[in-house]
Amino acid sequence: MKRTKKLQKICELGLEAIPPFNFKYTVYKPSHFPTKLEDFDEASEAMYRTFRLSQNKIIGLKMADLQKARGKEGIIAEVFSNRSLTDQDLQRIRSHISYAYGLNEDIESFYKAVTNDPSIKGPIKKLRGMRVSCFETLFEILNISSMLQNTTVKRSEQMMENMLSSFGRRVDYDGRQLYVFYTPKDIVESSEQMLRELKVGYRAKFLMEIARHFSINPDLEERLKTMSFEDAKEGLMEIRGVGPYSARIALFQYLRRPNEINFDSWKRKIFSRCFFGNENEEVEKVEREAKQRWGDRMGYAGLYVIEDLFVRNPEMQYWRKKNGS
DNA sequence: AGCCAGGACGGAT
DNA sequence: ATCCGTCCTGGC
Repeated sequence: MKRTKKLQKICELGLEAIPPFNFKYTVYKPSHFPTKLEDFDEASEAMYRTFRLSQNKIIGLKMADLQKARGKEGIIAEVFSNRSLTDQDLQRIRSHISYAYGLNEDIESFYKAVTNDPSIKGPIKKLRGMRVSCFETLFEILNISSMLQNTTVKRSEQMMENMLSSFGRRVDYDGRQLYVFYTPKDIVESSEQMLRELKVGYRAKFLMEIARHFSINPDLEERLKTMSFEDAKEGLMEIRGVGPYSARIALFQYLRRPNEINFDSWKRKIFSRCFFGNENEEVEKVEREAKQRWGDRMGYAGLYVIEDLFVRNPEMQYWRKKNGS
């Protein structure tokens, strides 16, 4: 059993965003299933989030709205770690946060691109300044996608908790106990049989494949970032266990392509209702309508619709647990 | 108890 | 190119 690591506060970083910036709903997505990788404190509107700079250099962040602290739009991050950090480390932390939350993205161009659809006006008004968030690495987001595929959200949560408690690191900082995501190495050194015991089912083989792929190709992330959309999609699907569904999640979240969205079983129902007033329309019809309304921004528009729905109806979480992902 | 849903794959067509 | 059985588990 691995020990809990205590992290010490190192410093504070201020990061500005291109306005408009919505701190709360950029760092916190009500529609995402909760994991112990992060914890959003509603009362203080602070986001606690872990990640690592290397196998043994662990970071815990406490992020808040820069607007409140310094009157500028962006994020103020308290940095905690188990190691002392160099200037280069701090620079890497900055760029990670900035990329994960799209701080340098021009969100106005999205609003301009969808002005012809009145149905998106409400969500945009409510969530103005919200961006895609993906604090995960590519390896991590593909693990999450694998656990989302072919099951209900309730089971995905279970699998995630089992994997994190077995292979992740426990950390403790600023009064929070969280996990840090496991690495490809942690999984490769394990076995398919061990994964199966964590109730991930047939995914055990896929999770092992993905970990193996990343331990053999450590530069895969950086390579994919420089590729064209088509090449990146192809590159992702070369990994055994990664099909169109997982690739889309990686493309939208990690590679930040605004046109990607999976109309999986629960989203199909939501958008069917949103477009046609009933839950029963087929995926193809829903997808056509989304493309018609939102063109190559359909992923981003979908995000606004979904998050707005979850903000207005917190009980959506419970409805979705029973529905496939 | 039996059957189905939910992605990915691989083999058959 | 498209179709089908298989993998696994939980829910009906």
